[in-house]
Amino acid sequence: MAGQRAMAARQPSESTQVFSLAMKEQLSRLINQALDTLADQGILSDDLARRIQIDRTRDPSHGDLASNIALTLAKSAGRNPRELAALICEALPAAPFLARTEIAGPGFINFFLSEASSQGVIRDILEQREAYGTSTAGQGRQVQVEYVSANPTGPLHVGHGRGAAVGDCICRLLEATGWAVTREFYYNDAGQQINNLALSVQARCKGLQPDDPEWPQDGYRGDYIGDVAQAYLRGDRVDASDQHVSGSADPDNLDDIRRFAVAYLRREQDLDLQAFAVHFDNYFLESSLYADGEVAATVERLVSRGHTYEQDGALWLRTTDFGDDKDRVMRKRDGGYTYFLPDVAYHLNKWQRGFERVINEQGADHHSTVTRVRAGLQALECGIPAGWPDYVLHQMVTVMRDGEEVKLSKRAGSYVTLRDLIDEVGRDATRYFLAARAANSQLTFDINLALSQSNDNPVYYIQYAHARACSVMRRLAEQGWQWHAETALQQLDGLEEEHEKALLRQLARYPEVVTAAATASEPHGVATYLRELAADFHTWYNAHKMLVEEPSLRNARVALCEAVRQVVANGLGLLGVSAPETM
RNA sequence: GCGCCUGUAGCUCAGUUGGAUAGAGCAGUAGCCUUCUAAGCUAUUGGUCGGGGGUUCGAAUCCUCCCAGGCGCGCCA
Repeated sequence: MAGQRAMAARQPSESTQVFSLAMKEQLSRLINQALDTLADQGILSDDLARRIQIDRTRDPSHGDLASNIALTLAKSAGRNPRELAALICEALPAAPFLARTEIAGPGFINFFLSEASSQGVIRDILEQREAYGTSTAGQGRQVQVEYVSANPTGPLHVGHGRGAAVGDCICRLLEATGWAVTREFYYNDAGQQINNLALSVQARCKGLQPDDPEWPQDGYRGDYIGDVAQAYLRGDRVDASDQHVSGSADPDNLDDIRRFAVAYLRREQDLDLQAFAVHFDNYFLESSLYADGEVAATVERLVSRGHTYEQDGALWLRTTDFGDDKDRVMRKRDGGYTYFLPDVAYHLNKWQRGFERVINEQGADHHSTVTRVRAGLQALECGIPAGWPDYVLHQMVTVMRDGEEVKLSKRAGSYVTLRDLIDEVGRDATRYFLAARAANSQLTFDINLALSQSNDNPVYYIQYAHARACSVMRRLAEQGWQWHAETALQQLDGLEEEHEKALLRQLARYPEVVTAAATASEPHGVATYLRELAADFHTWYNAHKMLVEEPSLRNARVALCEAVRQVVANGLGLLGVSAPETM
C-alpha cells in the first residue's frame, strides 16, 4: 500500500516521458507535417480525414513503430499505397530520435528508432522508479468501484475471489492512471436471505441439524452455521469492519440472532479479504437505504415521473421504455419491495455522491440487473447518462485438482471457499490466477498448476525474474564494484545484443500496457505483459553475463537489469502480487 | 423459446480495438548447471482461428445465418 501511495504522489516529469507514450505523439506530429507538405505541393487534398494510427511492431525487422497511414489514405488520395508511403517518407522532417524509415508490405511505413532513443527508456525508468508507467490521464477525477458485494450469509467463495482480484486490480490501475478511487462493498442485510440465515442459526442453537425434518426451508447447511450458533450461545463479541455486536445467547431472540450472525459472517469475510490483501474504503448497507428513506423517495420519484403503473395489486416500473425486455415489479402485492428497487436507490445514491464514473464488478450470473438498473436510473429523469454505470462482469470459476473438478467445501457446505484456495496455494498465486485471464471468459483454476514450482507456473516465473535481478545487485555489491546510475546512463551504448534490444522494446511498451488495461478495465493485460517481460529477461540472463569485468558494459547491463526489476515490481504491484527479493 | 457471454495447437490461454508469416506456457521429443539463483535457458513437433456467407487494399478481430458450451430469463437476491 505504501508503494501505491508513493506511486500516486510521484508525477512523471515532462522531460522523461519522451520515450513512451510521447514517442507516438511526436511521430504523429512528424507525419502530420509531412502530410501538410504534400498538401501544399498539391499532391494530397487538404480535406483528407487524417486518423494517424501508430502501432508497435510485432517483428523487430519491421522496426520499432509502424503506421498504416498510406494504406488508409491511398483510396481517397487516388494513389497506390506504396507510392504514397514513399512520398510521405520523403516529406518527413528529420528528427534525432529517428534512425531511418522503411516502406514494407502493402504500404506500411516502418520507423526505426535511434539507439540512443531506444536506450533512453532506461533513464525514464531509473528516474521515475515506482511512477514509471503511471500517468495523470484521470486528472484526479472521482471514480467509484464496487466489487465483491457478497451477502453476509457465508464465507466468500472462489467467484467472490475472482471479483475481489479483478476489482482490486482495476482500482490499482485507475489509481496508477490518475483517478481518485473509492472502493466500495455493498451488502444486503435486509432481505429474505438474511432471514434464512437467522433461522438457520437459530435452528442450530436449538440443537437441530441440517438433516432434521424441522430444519428451515431454504436454510443454510454449511458447518459454519454451527460455529455462528456456538459463538452466539457463548455470548461472544464480534468486531467486523463496520459493526460491533455481542451475542445475547437467547435462542428465541431472532432479531438478536440476525444481528449477531450478520456481524459474525461480515467478520469472516473481512478476514478472507485481509488474507487476500483486499481492502475497502466504504461498506454500504442495504438497510441504510430503508432507514434513510431513500427507497421510499426513489419510489415516489418514479411514480411522479409517470413511469409506473398498478397491476395485480403490485406496483410496476415500465422499464421497457428504457430497453428492458419486460416491465419489472417494484412493490410486491404484500407491500414489500423487490431487490431491484433498493438497487436503483443505491445507484442514485452513488450518483448523488458525485461519482460521474462508477464501475460495478459482478458475477455474470447477475447480468440481467445491468439493463434493469440502468432503466430504473433513466426513469428517474435526473440527468444520469444512459450508459451509466459501467459494468465489468466475470464468468464462472471452475476449480480443478488432479484433473478433477473440486466442488465441495465442508465448511461452506457446497462451494470452494476463497480461504481454502489461499491456504492451499498462497495469496500471490491465487490473485495472479484469478486476475490473469479476461474477466468475461470462463476460468479454470488448476490447483496443481498454481502449486507447481517451475516455469509451468507464471507467478513464480515472473517473481523469479525479480528475485534474480535483485540477486545480481547483491552480487555486484559483494564484488565491491561501484555502480552509479548517472554514470551508467552515459554508457548505455554498450547495449548492443539482440536480447538487450528486445528488452528495451518491451520496457518502452509498459506505459501503454498500463493505460490500455486501465482504460478497458482489463487487468489481465498486465499479467500477459509481465510474462513476456520475464521471458525476455530470463533469456538475456542465460545468454549473457551482466557482471562482466569491463566497467562500462557492466554498468550498462546493471542499469538494464535494474530497469527490468523496477518494471516487474511495478507491474506486480498493479496485480497486488508481491515482488520477492529472494526465492 | 428469448437475452448476455464464450468457441484460437492435445490442455490452459494471449492476440496491441481491422494490419504484415496467428503467438506463449504446459504436455511430447532432443540438449544446456565447477561461471551473476536450473523456480532458468536452447532447439523441435503441433492450426480448416467452431462452420458458411458478406463488408475491403487487408478479417481471429466488424455484419449476418447456422453449430456447440456457459449463465440468466421470479411479486427470490
